[in-house]
Amino acid sequence: MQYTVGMERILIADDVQTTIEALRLALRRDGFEAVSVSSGAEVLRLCSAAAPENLPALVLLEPALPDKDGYEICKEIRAFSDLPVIIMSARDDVAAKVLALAFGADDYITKPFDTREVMARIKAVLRRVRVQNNQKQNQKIIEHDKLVIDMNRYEAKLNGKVCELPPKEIELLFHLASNPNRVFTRDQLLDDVWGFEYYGDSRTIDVHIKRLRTKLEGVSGKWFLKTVWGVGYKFELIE
Amino acid sequence: MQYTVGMERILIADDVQTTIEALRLALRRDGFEAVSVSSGAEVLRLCSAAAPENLPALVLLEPALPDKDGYEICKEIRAFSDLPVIIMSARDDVAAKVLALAFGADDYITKPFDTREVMARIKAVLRRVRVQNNQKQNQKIIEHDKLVIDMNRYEAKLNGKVCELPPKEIELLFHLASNPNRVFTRDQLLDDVWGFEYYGDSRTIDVHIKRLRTKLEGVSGKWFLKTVWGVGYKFELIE
DNA sequence: CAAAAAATCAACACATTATTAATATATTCG
DNA sequence: CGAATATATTAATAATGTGTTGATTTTTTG
Repeated sequence: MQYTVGMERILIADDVQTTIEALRLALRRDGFEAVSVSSGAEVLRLCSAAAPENLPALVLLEPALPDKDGYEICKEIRAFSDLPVIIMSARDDVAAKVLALAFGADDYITKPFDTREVMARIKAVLRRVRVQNNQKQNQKIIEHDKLVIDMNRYEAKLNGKVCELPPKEIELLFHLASNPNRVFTRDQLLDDVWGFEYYGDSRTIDVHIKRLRTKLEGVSGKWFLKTVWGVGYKFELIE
Repeated sequence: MQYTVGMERILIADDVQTTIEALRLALRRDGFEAVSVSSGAEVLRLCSAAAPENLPALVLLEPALPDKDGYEICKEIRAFSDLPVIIMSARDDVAAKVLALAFGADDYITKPFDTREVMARIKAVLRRVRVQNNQKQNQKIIEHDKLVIDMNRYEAKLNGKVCELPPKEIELLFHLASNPNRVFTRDQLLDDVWGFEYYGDSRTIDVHIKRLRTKLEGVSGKWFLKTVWGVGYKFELIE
């Protein structure tokens, strides 16, 4: 997947000009290119595989477009691609949200929104998609020095000895260890490990990190869970 | 045509270009390589043992191809290999499904489809096949410590003593024991043991696990049925 | 076709894990 | 050095998944 060389293109589908402008501004500030349309037909045209080099990286979709139901559009896009779609609607009920996800949307935002939140969601969705693609051929076993994590078994070994870890802790460790030296913010970890539907406290991460450290401490060796002050955590490898 | 090393190759046999493109995109997203053909003759050529290094891992087959009946193709493939085949047809009746399975297909999907469902089915079939291959050369008898399972006789022995187990329970135990230490989710077990046509409650698994535990308890020794909290079950071997 | 066995479903009790909250400790920067 | 801010730690609570039982439906067998 290599369409996006320079800027990432975000497709805004809305029929209210002020909304489009607000989003366009926020997007530009964060280094995205904004493209806007106001009908469902145009959305489908721009998302079709016909012109892959112009394909947007993500679609912001208002479901109440004049010509076509937004959920249908989402479903149709899903029929031929996994292009990330975020539904942004004025409806703030659970049913609408469930519907959106059922139709294959990647996230759901209610209007009116804070553009900063929208940007955060966009970045989260894009990163999640990238991570999924990155998980090279569904690599389920990773190894660093004396640590072996086998996600087929949901099992971590230190020096060949199994250490009991609850699922969430293993998933967190696996995620960090899959991308060694890369820092993840708490919000990223919540998104990546807990999932975007989850809206919990980011202190949760601290607690899980602490437990991992306790269980893995002393045996570390060539790696450790490092706190990057003011940012987040990373799985650091020592040369 | 250029092939990539490492990726699993999926052969798409369809004569509608948009369908092919939709699948190709979804496949690439999930780390598969897509190869497409639009005639039955080509399917057979690419699946023949002539060029084993280019053999696809799985075939997605539209049965209404211009030159040849898809069910016939499936049968012919079965004549010389166990290559997984998924039939994807617009017909949504039971008869068509039964026919597909009778001709040796591994799964049946009706068009129009959600590509994510297709991907899920592909992965399920591939996993099932891998698991079967793991049971080296259709190993029908496996042995762990004092437990012997003989699927020719549908019989399990503990310490040489036959213990009566109903078919489903034996199948479940056999499946788990064939892949020791590997975690299976309830959905995977439903897919692998009950079959993809089954849409039942995943609590069913719990009940069967419980029965197995009751019948096998105390005699265990070097293995046991382990619950992996929030994930599923595994047949765990103790060193 | 009836009886028996098995498979499935549904309900509730139970256990473990996940999360929150509160407090203590550490780090940064003026 | 000290105030402000961020993280570590611990304990308590909430959430969630599983174990277990028995009733009901389905399938098999005689």
